[in-house]
Amino acid sequence: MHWPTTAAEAIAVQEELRHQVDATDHGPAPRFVAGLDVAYDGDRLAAAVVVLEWDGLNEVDRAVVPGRTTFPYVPGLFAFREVPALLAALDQLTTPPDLLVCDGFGIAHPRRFGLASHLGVLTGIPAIGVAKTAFVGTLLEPGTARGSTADLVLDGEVVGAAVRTQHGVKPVYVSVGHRISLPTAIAHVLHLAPHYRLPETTRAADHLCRRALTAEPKNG
DNA sequence: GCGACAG
DNA sequence: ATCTTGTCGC
Repeated sequence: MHWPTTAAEAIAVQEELRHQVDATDHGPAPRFVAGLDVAYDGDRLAAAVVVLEWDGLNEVDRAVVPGRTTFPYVPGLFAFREVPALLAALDQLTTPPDLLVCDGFGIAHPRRFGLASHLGVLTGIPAIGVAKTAFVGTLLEPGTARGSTADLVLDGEVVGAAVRTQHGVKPVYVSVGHRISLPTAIAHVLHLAPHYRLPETTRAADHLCRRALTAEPKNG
């Protein structure tokens, strides 16, 4: 299938691929966990993937690829802006991750196919979506303690959870991307966020793509 | 109809 | 996403 260039084509792709999403667990806890993020400067972008070891959260691999924007930011079609560059970055890795932690949503999406689901289905790797703000659905406020959660409901269906990763901080919004269950996704996010609001995977990828972008030549 | 709307 | 200083708190 060729990469869509219009909103109508992109929506058609989502409608076709959404049925491949698997919201059940596969295997034990992952050993290598990847954080993925993209930074922008006008038309330029840098996509980064950082791989951390589950035990200790130490970095074992990283990749950054420069690129250019090929799709505008449209709520609901966010994946079409970031997926090509992120797949290219994943290809550069020496250590293949067995879990992807993405910036954005998985099935907490108007068509149940956000960025994390898209990357998960295209790679076959279990994927989780971790967003910093809500996009769709209604939710209740989780308790103030670390580990507290509240359902994120869309059309009467639980599509994710607001998760308090640290005492008193704003919650993050976790949803299933692919090949994982929501309870497991929540547990994984809490494991990956022992000190800060955001998972270490997200923080590492964010720092990397941001630094790579400002380090690149003005015309790269 | 109007506003809100992952990054 | 990005534009952006100082400031409060551990």
